[in-house]
Amino acid sequence: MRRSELFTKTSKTAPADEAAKNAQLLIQAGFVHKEMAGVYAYLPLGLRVVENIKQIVREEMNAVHGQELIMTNLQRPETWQVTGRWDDAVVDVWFKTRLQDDTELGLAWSHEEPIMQMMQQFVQSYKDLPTSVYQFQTKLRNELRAKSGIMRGREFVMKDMYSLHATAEDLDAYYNQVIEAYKRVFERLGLGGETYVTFASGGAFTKFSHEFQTICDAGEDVLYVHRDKNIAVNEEVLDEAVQELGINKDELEQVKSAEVGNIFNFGTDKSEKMGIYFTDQDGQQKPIYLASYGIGVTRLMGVVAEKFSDEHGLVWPQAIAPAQVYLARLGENPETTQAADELYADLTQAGVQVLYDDRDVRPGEKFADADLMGIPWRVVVSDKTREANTFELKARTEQEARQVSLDELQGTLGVS
RNA sequence: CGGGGAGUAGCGCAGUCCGGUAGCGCACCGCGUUUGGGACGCGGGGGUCGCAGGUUCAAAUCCUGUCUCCCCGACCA
Repeated sequence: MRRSELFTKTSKTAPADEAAKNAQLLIQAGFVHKEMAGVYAYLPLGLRVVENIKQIVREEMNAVHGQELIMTNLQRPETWQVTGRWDDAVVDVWFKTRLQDDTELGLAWSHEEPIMQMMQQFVQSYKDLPTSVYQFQTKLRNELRAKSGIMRGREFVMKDMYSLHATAEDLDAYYNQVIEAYKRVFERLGLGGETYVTFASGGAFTKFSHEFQTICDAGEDVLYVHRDKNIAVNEEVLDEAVQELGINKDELEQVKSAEVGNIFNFGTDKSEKMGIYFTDQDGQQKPIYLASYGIGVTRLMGVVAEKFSDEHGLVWPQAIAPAQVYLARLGENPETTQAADELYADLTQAGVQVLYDDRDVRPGEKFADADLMGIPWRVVVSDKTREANTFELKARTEQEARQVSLDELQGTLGVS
């Protein structure tokens, strides 16, 4: 992408109405636009990050045989009434609306009931189980208070997966597979070392549900971690869990964290409440075991922005960066321009995402933008580099740039 | 929903206490000089001061109501 064609602009100043670092940086760098409290639009660069995160999640969900679909944002009250969750006193984050004929509708804050109801059409026999479906959906939640930038919004993108099983044992086995898949997701996002599977409060049919919490000062949960034993306990269930695990409270370190993933074992609760059964091998009608698995996609983007930024701006891990290379052309010399154009074409051709700063602005502004946007590599093409037949290469995480040949440049960027 | 803070040009702010008809920086437009860490000069455009009432000869400024945003708390299947 050529910078001269990118409609977004960077700003020298952070927005006054944001205190959260993730929102300040993302707005300053032109990744997101704030529409209202807790509601953000994703602009071209921000959208690329979202899509990159989604792709990693998608690959890992596919690897555990999840099948992608998209449910609807408009939902029927009847679907939720059977489990009692249409009631505002039970679920307090509902947005509700009406059709022109006055029919009441709900706006999707979750999809457990709709998924179960839809799956009833396809699952009647033990032969149809197990099965697992997932989606990336915009969830709408009427939160009392939005906060922390994109980390806690009223509208956000979530990956939610649902697995259906004939037996508790089968569910447990799959549940554990998904835990491993989730670990791979966070590993690939560069959050592996800071993300813990934690013990937290859960539904009526599990002792504990599992939360995935990333240590992050901007988070809103409090965690007690034992780094050596790789144990983390949510404050909510500390006393209970400490007893259960047989560990000493004093060994645990208190940290703030953000919940980036959450999995629940519903057992047969939903199935029984909704009256959805399958016929087992023995000809008997039996309830379906259900588990759900969420990952907050846009929240993850916020967590990454918070954790990896520095005083110059964002610092994206390569796996999700909106571009791999920020190509800064210095000066307007036709020969230099041609050299930069050629490098841009070559790298793009080789599959490298390049943000090419072809604007006629001073070097300092280009460097500042490259830093603010957090692009992993900065490559400079100038009169000097052209005459020396080199390119200047600098990693976002390094202080010093180095002069490299085209071969070295391509090698570093993984291009043959 | 309780407590606190704030709404003035696209963005960041001053002006409000003490009423007199709106200003600065960035961004934007034109011309010129610049070009390795957010350049400079000259010229220019843009705001009925969140909204609605009220007081007054006169309101960004005082009064009342209301909406929105931020922070803390409560809440977070």
